[in-house]
Amino acid sequence: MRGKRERLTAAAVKMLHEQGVEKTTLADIARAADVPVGNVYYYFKTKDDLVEAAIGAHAQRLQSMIASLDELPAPQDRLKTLIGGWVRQRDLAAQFGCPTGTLCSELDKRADGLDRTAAKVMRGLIDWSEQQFRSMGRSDSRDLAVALIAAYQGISLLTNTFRDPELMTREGARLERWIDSLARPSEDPDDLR
Amino acid sequence: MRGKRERLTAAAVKMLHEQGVEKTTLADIARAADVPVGNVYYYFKTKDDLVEAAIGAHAQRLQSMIASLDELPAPQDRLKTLIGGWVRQRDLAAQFGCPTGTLCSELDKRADGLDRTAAKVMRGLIDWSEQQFRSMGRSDSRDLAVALIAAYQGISLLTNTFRDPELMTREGARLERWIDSLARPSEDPDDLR
DNA sequence: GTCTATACTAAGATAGAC
DNA sequence: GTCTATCTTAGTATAGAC
Repeated sequence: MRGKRERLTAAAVKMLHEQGVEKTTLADIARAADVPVGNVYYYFKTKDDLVEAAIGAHAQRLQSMIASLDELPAPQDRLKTLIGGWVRQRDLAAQFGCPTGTLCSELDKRADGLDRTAAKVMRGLIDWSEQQFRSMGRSDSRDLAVALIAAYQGISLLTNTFRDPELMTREGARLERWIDSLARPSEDPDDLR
Repeated sequence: MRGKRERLTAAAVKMLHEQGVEKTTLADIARAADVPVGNVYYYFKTKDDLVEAAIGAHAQRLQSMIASLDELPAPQDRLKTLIGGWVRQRDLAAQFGCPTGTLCSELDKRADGLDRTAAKVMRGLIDWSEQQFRSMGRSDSRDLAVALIAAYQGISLLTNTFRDPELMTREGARLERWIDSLARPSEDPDDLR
């Protein structure tokens, strides 16, 4: 059994994704981590400190996913594998949305600096995508990266709103075709270039 | 000066967009509407009732925007004008995100029926877009409509996350080029082009 | 270092005066 | 029909026992 601090952080990641930051109480997190409520304050000075730790843990998880994608030799395969991962997670997206997106959306409504912390995670994803498009020889790599992540964030929101995982599947297929069309230019009229 | 009920509803639409549902208190709304706090309960039985009225008012505003788009003869112009509207509103999106999207995202975290009410508004937008693509003779009109609204929701989230209106401008231009690339001789018998 | 009991605060909701 | 004062609850945070 891991240390309580780790258990609390992991429980926070899960609960914040499922219920959102505002609706999740310290009691919810403590229960999920099997730690007494009042005890939370021994490990984290405030709720925001715990939220920050949760964002950090989520960022690390994303980092290691990105690292495994970097093992693939071709940038277009890295991007398509990323999209494949989104599709595999479609049921979770239908239930709770994209973890990164819901965090950014919710934390933006706050004055403190937590929103910037969440934004950094999102920026990391865009920066990595931009590198892949650049490796593919695209001079408009930034716009393409923004468009790709926007497409994912948008379809996550719709998949969640309508509780329909199929939306993610279909959009994922469309995005993979798009990546292909960027790698090997075709006459596909749906080409988003 | 309009009735207090209308003032409260209008203030709620504004505050819910700017602060989100959870962070907005009845006191916030009452202050914005210049109505005493306790008095709110004369007009709305609960906070949720007021939120529901706000969603309805927002839906009506969208409806009238859609109605004015329908005045345009060509479906691709209707879609491009819709996109132009999104770009014009870019500063608001950078500050607070898309009103419909943030509502759907936040209300989804709740068990009650308010999330379905917000989802209906989103569905209305997709349905209307689907009609436009169908009028353009596309058999894959549903997928295209979902992709368009997802692109908008996603770029709204990123524009808001990075507080950068320019992101909306660039993605809007890309989407307009995309609409142009989809244009086909229409199979709509009512289309007199 | 761990946990219980409790203080404090903010916000939703109600009772009742005018 | 309008508004003030107040009740209640829930959730963050702290003090202090063990």
